[in-house]
Parts: sequence; C-alpha cells; structure tokens
Amino acid sequence: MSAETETRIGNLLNSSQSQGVSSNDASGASGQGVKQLSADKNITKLVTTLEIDSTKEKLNIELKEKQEKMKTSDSLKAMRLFREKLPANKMKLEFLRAVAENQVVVVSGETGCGKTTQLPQFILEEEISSLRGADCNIICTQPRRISAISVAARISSERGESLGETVGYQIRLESKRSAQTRLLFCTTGVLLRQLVEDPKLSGVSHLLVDEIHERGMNEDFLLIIIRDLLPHRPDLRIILMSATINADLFSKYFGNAPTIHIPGLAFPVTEFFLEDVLEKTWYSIKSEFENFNGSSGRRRRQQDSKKDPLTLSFEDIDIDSHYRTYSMATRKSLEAWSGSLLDLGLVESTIEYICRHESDGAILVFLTGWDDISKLLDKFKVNRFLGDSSKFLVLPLHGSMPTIDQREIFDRPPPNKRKIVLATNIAESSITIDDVVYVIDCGKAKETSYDALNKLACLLPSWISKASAHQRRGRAGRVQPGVCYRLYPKLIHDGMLQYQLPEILRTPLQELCLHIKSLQLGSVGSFLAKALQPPDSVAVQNAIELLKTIGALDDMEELTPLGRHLCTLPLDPNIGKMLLMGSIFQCLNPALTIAAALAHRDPFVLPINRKEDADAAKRSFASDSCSDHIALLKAFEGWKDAKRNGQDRSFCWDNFLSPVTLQMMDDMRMQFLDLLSDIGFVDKSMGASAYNQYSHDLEMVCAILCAGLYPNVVQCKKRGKRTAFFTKEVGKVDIHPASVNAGVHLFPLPYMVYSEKVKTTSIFIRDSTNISDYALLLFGGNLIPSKTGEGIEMLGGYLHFSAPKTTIELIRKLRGELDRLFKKKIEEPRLDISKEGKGVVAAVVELLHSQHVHY
DNA sequence: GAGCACTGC
Repeated sequence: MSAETETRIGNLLNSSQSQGVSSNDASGASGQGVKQLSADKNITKLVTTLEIDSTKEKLNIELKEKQEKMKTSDSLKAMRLFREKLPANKMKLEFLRAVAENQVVVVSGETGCGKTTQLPQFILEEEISSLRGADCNIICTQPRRISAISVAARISSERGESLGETVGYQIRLESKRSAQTRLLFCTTGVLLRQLVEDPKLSGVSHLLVDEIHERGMNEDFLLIIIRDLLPHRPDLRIILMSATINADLFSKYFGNAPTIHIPGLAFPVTEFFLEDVLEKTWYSIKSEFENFNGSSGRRRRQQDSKKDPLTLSFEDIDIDSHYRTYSMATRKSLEAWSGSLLDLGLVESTIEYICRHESDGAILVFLTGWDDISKLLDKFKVNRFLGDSSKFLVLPLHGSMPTIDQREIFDRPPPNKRKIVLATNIAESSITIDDVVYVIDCGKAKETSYDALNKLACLLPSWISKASAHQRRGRAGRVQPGVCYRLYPKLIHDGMLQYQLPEILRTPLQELCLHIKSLQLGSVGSFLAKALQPPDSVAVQNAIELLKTIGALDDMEELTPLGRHLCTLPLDPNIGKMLLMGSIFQCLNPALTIAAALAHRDPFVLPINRKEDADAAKRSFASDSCSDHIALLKAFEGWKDAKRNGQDRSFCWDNFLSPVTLQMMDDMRMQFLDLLSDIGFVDKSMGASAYNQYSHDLEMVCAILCAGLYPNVVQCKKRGKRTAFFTKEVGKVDIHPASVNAGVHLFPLPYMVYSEKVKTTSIFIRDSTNISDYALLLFGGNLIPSKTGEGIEMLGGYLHFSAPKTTIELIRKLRGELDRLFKKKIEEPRLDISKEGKGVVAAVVELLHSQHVHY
C-alpha cells in the first residue's frame, strides 16, 4: 500500500467515525395502540364467524350439487370411462375407509395405476359428497415443478373445470389457484417454506406426499416434521405415496401405518441382459488390457482400487460354468467385459441391431453424461448405416445441452424415420417421451456423494439401483409393449442395491440445518437423528461449523440476526449472505444476478458441435476479470439489453445462452428483491439507484462475492510459468476446464473464491473469481493476529498476511468499522447507514482499487 | 492436459 493511499484511507476513516447514529426506536409508544386493535378484532371475528357458518353451509351444498352434475355430464363421459378403468378405481372404497380410520396411510403403486391423479380426487369427491367441501383443504406435494403443473391440469380436465378452480397448483414463482381451490398440488419445497408461517399446517385437512420412494432431501425432511406433528393435529390425514411395492420402511416409520398396494397398468416390457444382447448382436467385447499383452483374459484385481465391489464380484464368477448355454463368443466377451468402462461400440451395435431387426418405435438410450453422448454421436457420423440422417433422427438430451428446450424430443418423427434419443437420467423421471418402445440401459448414472471427512462433494459414475433400472425399463412401455436392452449381466443387476442412497446421506447439509433452525425444531443433531436414515454426525457437524463460520449460528448453535435473515432467503446460506452484502454495500443488481445464477443453473449451454465457440463467448463476457461470476453477470446484463430491443432470441443463440434459464433467473431476482424488501434491506420506493452506487465497480462486486463465498477460498501459487491452486481441506485443486479461468497461466491477484468444489476425475473448482488480499482482509473471515509475528491469519491459520505495522493497523481499523456497520445493518435492516457508512465504504473502495501487492 | 448427473424453495 502506498503512503498516499494510506493517508487517504486514514482520513476517510476518521471523517466517518464520529457520526454515531441514534437509534430510531419508536416501539415504546405503540403498546397501547396494539391492545386496542386486538379488542376490536375479537368483535369482528365473532361477527364474521357467524356469517361464515351460514355461507359455509350454502357452499357445502353448492359444491355437492355441482359435483352431482359433473357425474352425469355427457361431455365428461369419456373421461369417466377412462377413470373407471384405472386400477386405482378398484381400490377406491378400501382407500377411503383406510383414510377415514387412520391418521397415516401408505399407498404403493406402479406407474399407470392412477394413484397420483385419482387418490387426491377420491378424497375431494368424498369430502364434497359428505358436505364437508367448504372446509376441506387437500394438499398434494410433488418433488418436481413439472409434475405439480401437469397433474393439476389433468385432474382439472377430468372434472371439466379450468385449472385454478377447485384444483390448482403452486410452485416457486408460479401458481394457479383461487379461493375456490380445495385440492392444491405444490412442490415439496413450497410446502416446507409455508411451514415457517404455519408450523401446524392449520387449515390443511389432508396431506398427500407423492414419490417418497425417491428419497429426496425435502421429502425425507418433511416426513420427520409430519411425524412430530401428528399428535398435535389429530384431525390431519396423511397419505404417503410410493412407486415401489416395498413400502414397509415408511409404514414402520409411522408406527406400522396400514399400507395399500395398487397394481400397475403399463404395457409389458421384455428384458434382455448383456449375455442375451451379445448373442443377438454378435458384438465382441475387447478386454481393456488387450492392447498391452494381446490376451483377452481378464486381468483380475489389477486395478482393484478403481473398481467397485459389484464389478469385482462379477470377476470372481467362473464364466464358462455359469454361462454354459451361451456361445463361445459370448463367453469370451463376458470374460473381457469391464464393469468400470462403458463400451460405446456395444451401445452402437445394439442400436444398429434394433434398427435392422426390430419394428418401428423410438429408441431411448440411457448414458451417464455429456462425454458419452458426444462420443456416441461421433460414432454415428462415421457409421454407414446409422449415419443416414434421412432415416434416423438422433437427438442428444442432457440438462445442459441446448436441445433441452426443444419440442423435437417429444414430437413423433415423420414416417420412415426413427427417433433415437441419447439421454442422461434426465429421461428417467423429469422428461417423458411417450413414443419410446426400446430402451437401452447402460446401468450407470453419475451420482453425487458427500465425503464428510474431506468436506468434499463427489460426482462419479456408479451402478444405478434396481429401482432406477426398473424405472428406466418402464420408459419403453408407455404406448405399446416395449423392449429393454440392459448392457450389463443379469448377475450385476441382481447385485444392485434395491434403492439409491437417500439424498440426505449424499449432500452437504448447511441449508437443511438452517431450515431446521428457522422452523424451531430444536437442536439440529437430535432432530436429524429422527430421520428415516439419519445422516452421519460428521456431516451434520460440518454444516453447523460452516454456519458458525459465516456467522449464521452462534456458539450455542442458535440463529444469529444474520442467520434469521438467511432463513427467509431460499438460497444456500453463502449465496444468501452475498445477496445481503450486495444490498448493504451498494451492489444490489450484480448480487441479485449472481445469486440467481448460482442458485438456479448455469445459463450457458453446452452445445455438442460448437463448444469452442461457446467457450469463446463465455470468455468474452468475462473479459479480463478472471471471473466466472462476472461472466454470468455480463451475460445476463447483455440479455436484458437485448430484450429491451427485442433482440433476445438472437442474442441467446449467438452467445450460447439458454433463454429459459435467463428468464427464470430474472423471475428469481424479482423474488429475492421482494424478500429483501420484506425483511427491510431494500426500500422499493427509493428506486434502484439507491442500492447500486458500486454496481459497475467490478473490484467492489468481487469483494461482495468474497464476502458471500468465504470460506471457499483458493490460494494461487506461482509454479514457474503456471499457477497451482490450493485449498485448506484438500490441498491441490484444479480449475474446471469449463471455467473462464482454465488455461490462464498467471493471475493478477493471489486468491480465488468459488461456490462449488467437486471431485470427478480430479478435484475441480467449477466457478471462480480472482480476488485481492485486500478483498479477503476486508470481507473474508475474522482477522486473527499471527502467533509468530506482526502479520494476520485467517481460515484457522491457513492464510497469512504480512505487511508493515502501520498498514496492518489501518486494515484492522477499517475492517473493524466495516464489521460494525454490517452488524448494525443486520440488526436493524431499515436503518439508513448511508451517511454514517459513506467514509468507511469510500475507504474500502479506495483500498480495493489501490495497487495490489504482488505475490 | 483437460470436461460439464439431476431436482428444488
């Protein structure tokens, strides 16, 4: 730091310190007024209750009459016949009796049995017929937005109503419901948010929780809450719905609640395993070691550490005796088969076999990721048969590919053209392609796991569960009988886990922990111990530690004022903190944009053919900022500008951006703004300019990023002409190749902050922003005096900063002022600190812009 | 010298 800078900052600081602002507490005078008001309220309440009773009776009768008409309406005749044929219809009386007699009922049923559309409807009809229609309030949760909408729409049409009348839906940022709505479909997340306001679910008569077999975190969380709620709400009815027959786990969890099983109604799907596929296709699998020694025999145990137990157990099988009835060629292939590598040649041959020998119908191929899809497409190009684009319509389907927003996937292809969809497990439950007749299942999926000891998220291909395999197979039987080709031996299938590990055991828990605290559910540890499968205590401890580090929990694990604000923001606590910092320090717009992008998904798409161009587009947004977050920000701002000129479509196309994602980000920004206004950090009447003084100051924006993302810090260390990156927990990490910082050899600043660190083929920092030591000193963790000398430590001693004593003193002083300002604003968000903070913030900006110390 | 499962408030 230059002497000149030092003096300027010193002066700025001194000018601001003396201006203490007196508290503007006005609550002392308001006590009497509140009492008066509540007395009035009681009288009004009494009068309205009487009125409500008579209108309610009228409504009950009205609803029943309307329903009777519906039952005889001609226009709904076809719909009625369809409904009567569903397997669920046969169980109607049994189901309604079980619901009447028990507080909790578990229903299992295969796809096509009609449980999701019929069971909530049975309850609704029963309540209306019994003249309880006015009081009934049925909620049915779905794990995904798309299913909440489509099921609500389906039931509305079955009742001959418009969506949003008796039946409605509510998902984040979108709802169709009205005062008449008696049956509401919502995402599980929406219900969990609602619980903050209404912990007893008062007014809800029936709660159906669908797809509990998927074991998502929200659903597992909700089940704990429901079980604790039951004694306090004896009138509340709970119906848990699962797709798998094995519903015992859920029944036991609820004190042996009765279970009902509804058989499915799907077309039969024939199933072939690898051994059968090999017999049919005559494909020959080459050993992965063949190139080294020319023999095709298995090199057992050679790479044990890399192989999973299931693959290893297959290598212990004596192929010749186990597969006696199979051909020599097949046995040789099975001997060479490697469970750890996907054989794309086999996939290609299987597709070719179907196209040559089987009748019409779309083919759906389940692969693990972008790479498989891309490589298989390359193989198609040079395949003389499959490469004929007049006969085959080949479509990649991946969450980050541009095809995701296209209708082509769902449309029937023209006659004499076969549709072949190469998909990830997005096609397992999120996207349904009706005309699929053939499914090819590679048996694997990329799955996250959480290494609690290293505080590390992992994303690795692994064997799917039997339940997933069953679900994939079912995708072939939606419109007619289908065929499923499994590219793994039956023995592998038999050894697969029955179910995937629940999400609560596979993810970091900080957001969940915050949610538990906000619902006042007691200590995090004892609450989570009540889960169906409680998470590892180390994982819980990590989450609590992180919440303490960012200042959301105090030493007693109680919510701090900051923690309470973070609870109201539907965001990861780190990103929520960034948003608050942005609103306090005049960077509101960038904070809103970056928070929306990080919370939702990357708006940059990953096209197969033009990925170099896509990379270049992203880099051009980042310019020389060395920041993926700035690239996101600039891309969004560019889109907003283009949209104003009606050029948004071409802007997205030219820059490889997803319009759907950008629109969602825009909607989310509005939601965040509303929430910030609710909790007092933003006064909308002030106008945007009141919160964006530094929004175009990239140094300041990066400092806000640092404030939010800490302790996700990477040290950049020069290694000759390159830079190496290190974190406290796992040591050396790499910049993800998709980052704008990949391939940059030297960085102007000595640190990076990031939001996501994932272990795949290596440990990658997926997104990063290069930041200065000043940003870290002013907005990072607490400054601890160095034990050894005059410097400062951070991150438990992992980071050291040294500078002349006067500089350190100045930084400590500035940081102290900044912390004081932040604390004041967090404790009293509506307080105007702009005058008081002017000097401090100006000093901070000055410092962030000053010559950085070379590292 | 490389790489990007999927949901959701």
